[in-house]
Amino acid sequence: MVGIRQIAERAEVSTATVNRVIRGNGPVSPERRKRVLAAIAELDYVPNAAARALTRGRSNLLGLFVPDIANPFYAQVAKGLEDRAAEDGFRCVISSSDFDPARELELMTMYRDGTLAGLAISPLGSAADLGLQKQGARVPHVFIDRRADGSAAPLVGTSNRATAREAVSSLLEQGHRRIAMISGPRNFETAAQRIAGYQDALRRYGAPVEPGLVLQGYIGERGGREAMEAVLDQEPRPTAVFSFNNLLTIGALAAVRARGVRMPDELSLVTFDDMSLFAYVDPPITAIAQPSYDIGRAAADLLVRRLEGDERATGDITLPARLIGRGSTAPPAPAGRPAPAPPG
Amino acid sequence: MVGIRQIAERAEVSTATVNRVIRGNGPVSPERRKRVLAAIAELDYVPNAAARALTRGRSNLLGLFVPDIANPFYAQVAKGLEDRAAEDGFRCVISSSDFDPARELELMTMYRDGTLAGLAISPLGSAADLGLQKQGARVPHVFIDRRADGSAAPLVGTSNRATAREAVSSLLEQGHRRIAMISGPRNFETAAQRIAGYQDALRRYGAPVEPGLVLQGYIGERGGREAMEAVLDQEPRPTAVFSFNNLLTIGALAAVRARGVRMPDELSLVTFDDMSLFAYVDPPITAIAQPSYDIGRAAADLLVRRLEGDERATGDITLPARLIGRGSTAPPAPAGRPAPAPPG
DNA sequence: TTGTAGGCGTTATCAG
DNA sequence: CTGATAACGCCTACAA
Repeated sequence: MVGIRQIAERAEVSTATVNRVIRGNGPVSPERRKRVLAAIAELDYVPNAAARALTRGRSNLLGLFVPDIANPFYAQVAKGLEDRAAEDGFRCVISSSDFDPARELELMTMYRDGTLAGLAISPLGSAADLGLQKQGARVPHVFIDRRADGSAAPLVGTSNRATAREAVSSLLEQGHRRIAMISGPRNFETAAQRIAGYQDALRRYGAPVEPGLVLQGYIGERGGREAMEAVLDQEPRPTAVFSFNNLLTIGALAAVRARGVRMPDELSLVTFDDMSLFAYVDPPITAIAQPSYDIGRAAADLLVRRLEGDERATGDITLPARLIGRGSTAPPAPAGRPAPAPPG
Repeated sequence: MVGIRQIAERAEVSTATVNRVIRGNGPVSPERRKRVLAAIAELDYVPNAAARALTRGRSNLLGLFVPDIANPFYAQVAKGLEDRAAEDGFRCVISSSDFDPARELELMTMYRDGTLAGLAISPLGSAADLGLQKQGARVPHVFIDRRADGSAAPLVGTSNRATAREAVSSLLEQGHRRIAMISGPRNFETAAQRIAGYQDALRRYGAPVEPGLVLQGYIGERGGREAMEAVLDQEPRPTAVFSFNNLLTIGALAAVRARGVRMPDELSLVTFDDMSLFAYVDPPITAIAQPSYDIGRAAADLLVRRLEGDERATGDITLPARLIGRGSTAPPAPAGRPAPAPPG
């Protein structure tokens, strides 16, 4: 292995000088710098990351822990995170728990053993489980999308309630009255917020707010399928559905197909989270696109600034989402009268 | 920071003893072990990863470098990799280059500086660019899906040629004669193999093998869209298309929609790589599913075995893919005569 | 079965 | 501007 000493030897300088040219900080005479650079190139030297992390007290790796790496939402978050992190010399790595809390717990040891200098996480478990309590916090962390119970670290996410309200309002304006929601797990902060937005809209338009209209879907395609089956079994059947996220929607689509329900004639559908394929589904799915890239950037920004000593890098950040209208939403079949305008 | 010395102090033993109980190797009296364990629990001690990597000479991190983290193919590969790696105490991290060779190059420093103990990579660039030449190899690596030019490291992939042949044969058997292919970049080994399989099938059934029928799509939705537009402009227009991968297919779908071409009546489509949403597209897309989870497992197996000194962990591994028939393929419109049976 | 001590490669301090 | 040198936290001979 070629180390800093070999470089020093070959360039006929001390290791301190080699280090100065590598880090680009201290003063080095042009001539010596040249010799060092030459030696580095000739020997193809790369500083050892472990040794560096040990002396510096931290690595240069930022982690992104997500529940589902296949969700394109996180792919964009990752890209934003990487772009911003690179500006300050940090690298990013992603790990997925695949919705398995035990696996997520395992991943947390990378957080606790110093492998990571900072962590952006969309948590499954609680802060206590994950070792994210204030005292135990080894490295700075920020939450993406939802916060772990019991933590005070910053959250970067989107305007869940307002956007859910907007999406459901658009359904109401098209004349729907009986609107179901396929929700995510109740303990997800985002689920609570999206349910609140859904209810806001219903109330505003005087539509029924029945607990039975909110179905809980365990995150995953299967959960979405089961929830949609339950919706289709309801009497009277809702004419529209608002879905918690893209994964549940894929499952919901399976149920719709299996039952031979025609969209949007018999059922309208709006979902949180967009996917490029949604535009090509039959019918194209109306969806809410989150600013995922910017969420990633904002998270990295918070992390990097904290790592560089900026104590102010601490507040929550909420970025706006937008509704993309497509073919899966239309007025209900027996052309209902348009809904009354909202009061006020 | 609480280190091994604090534990030793509190448990009233030496650091060597602490180390023995942590690693679980050397002999330690039950009573002392108990004291050490208690101290570790009380102080919430986690060994520092950097220090450990430094003394042991390598980290316990395996990397997966992919061109596109949003592709569900890699999500499954990652899962397989993690499962197998965990069996031997290695963690996995993923990084994406987003099809940017410069970014990929950047990532390679994690490989060269020892951050990673092993690397599974689906390369964009050549072995020389990436620093994967035999001499320079700091860390064992395996290729996923395709090999970088100029490397001899093992490749874990699928039977590209045979499966492409099978997919195109199924088209020919339905009566198609003029079949286009939307290919990936020519310098991708996988593209060459899939083109070969496509040509195998055409020749076998005596269908036209014209260079103009193979369109090159720069990887990405846009490339797929442009390639499909070129296909649709051809005179006479092909009645079927074989697409290199899921990403290109999404773009191709956009072109089909934009032109108002009806599938499968006017055009049949088969693609390499499956996605769960393909089942809900209009029409559902016939696709080739790779054994992605197993590819990930096999890659990790190779890496882990090499890291543990098994010199035999070295050959290429080819896992079979399977064709999933869906609605995007059907006999050509003016019901052509069935193709002649293959000779022999 | 236990402890001491030296070293892993880099960084940073502190004289010169 | 330059060069010794002492950490960083853990691991592992080797000695007891």
